[in-house]
Amino acid sequence: MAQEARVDLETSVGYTLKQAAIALRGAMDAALRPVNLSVPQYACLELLDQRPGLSNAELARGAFVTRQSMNLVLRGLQERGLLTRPTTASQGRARPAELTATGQHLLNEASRTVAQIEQRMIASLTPQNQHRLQQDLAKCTEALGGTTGSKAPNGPHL
Amino acid sequence: MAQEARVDLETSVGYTLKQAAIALRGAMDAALRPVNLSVPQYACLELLDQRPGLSNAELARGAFVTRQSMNLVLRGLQERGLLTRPTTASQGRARPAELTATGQHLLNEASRTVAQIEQRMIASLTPQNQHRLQQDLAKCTEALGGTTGSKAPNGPHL
DNA sequence: CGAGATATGTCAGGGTTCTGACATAGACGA
DNA sequence: TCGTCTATGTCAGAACCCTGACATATCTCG
Repeated sequence: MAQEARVDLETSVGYTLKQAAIALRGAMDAALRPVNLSVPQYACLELLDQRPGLSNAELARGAFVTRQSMNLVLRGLQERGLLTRPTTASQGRARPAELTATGQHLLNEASRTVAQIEQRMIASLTPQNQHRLQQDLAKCTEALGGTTGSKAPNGPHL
Repeated sequence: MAQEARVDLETSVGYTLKQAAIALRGAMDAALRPVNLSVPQYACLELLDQRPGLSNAELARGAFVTRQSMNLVLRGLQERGLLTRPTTASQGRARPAELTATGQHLLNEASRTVAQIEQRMIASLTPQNQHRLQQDLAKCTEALGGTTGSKAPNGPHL
């Protein structure tokens, strides 16, 4: 046994993973600056586009931030007229958010830019390897109990 | 052409990448709490172990934080007696840091725990796929100009 | 030799996110 | 029915990290 009880930075998957995540974050940050969106703000809009009616807590989990942080994001976007939320909850406490036409337009622009970044990121990989990379990363997340587990600051399910 | 101008969260490499990075961060955070180390602190110690004599700025780049943040980390670790730095620079302004015996012992313990996490993370992958995952992530970083490029907050080379 | 470029360490300030806590709303089981 | 548990939204406070700026130390080139 004895699978090296130590980590070599040069070949460590974890270290390389962090490096890639940082690089991606930086690239998205730069790309979103022209449209005046932060990464969490973009993530919020993108989530709402693909799954309309998500609540604050659900968006928080999907964007990997706390409810409190997402709450601030939602307020900011709402003030800018990019999304709407009912002032009162029809059921429970959750207030489902939805994109406005303005928000939809802005998202379209931002999403196109971000998609280009992702394409650039994986351009040197074969389509097969692109897919495997995504699959393997998902396996890694699951192995760490990432989505359905404990910390991070995500709660259970989406 | 026209490689989908939009991103699907379920199959997006970028989204999955972020998810995995967050999960890893959370797992490391939890694992390092017993030894009273934050992730940046651990990263600093690990870097110093593998490349003794690194300066503050070099450590900052290696740990993906700014010089200012790493400066605080170094001070904290120095106060705890885990590393030493010459009070005066023998050349230039850089003051090379080195682990103390205490720091080395604590790092050994922490490193073992972190290595276990990394192992758990990639356990479901074949050794071949583990290696390819690391290689592909490195390609992604390079494609984004991650290490030698522009933002993030890394400067040139290490 | 001296001006400019690069890199380092550090101080000050601000912003973003998190942790902790509380009240409310629905689900479930004794 | 009522207590318990879970989930949500929100307020307050603190911690962390970054941006901006400045002085210093080398190196390079005219």
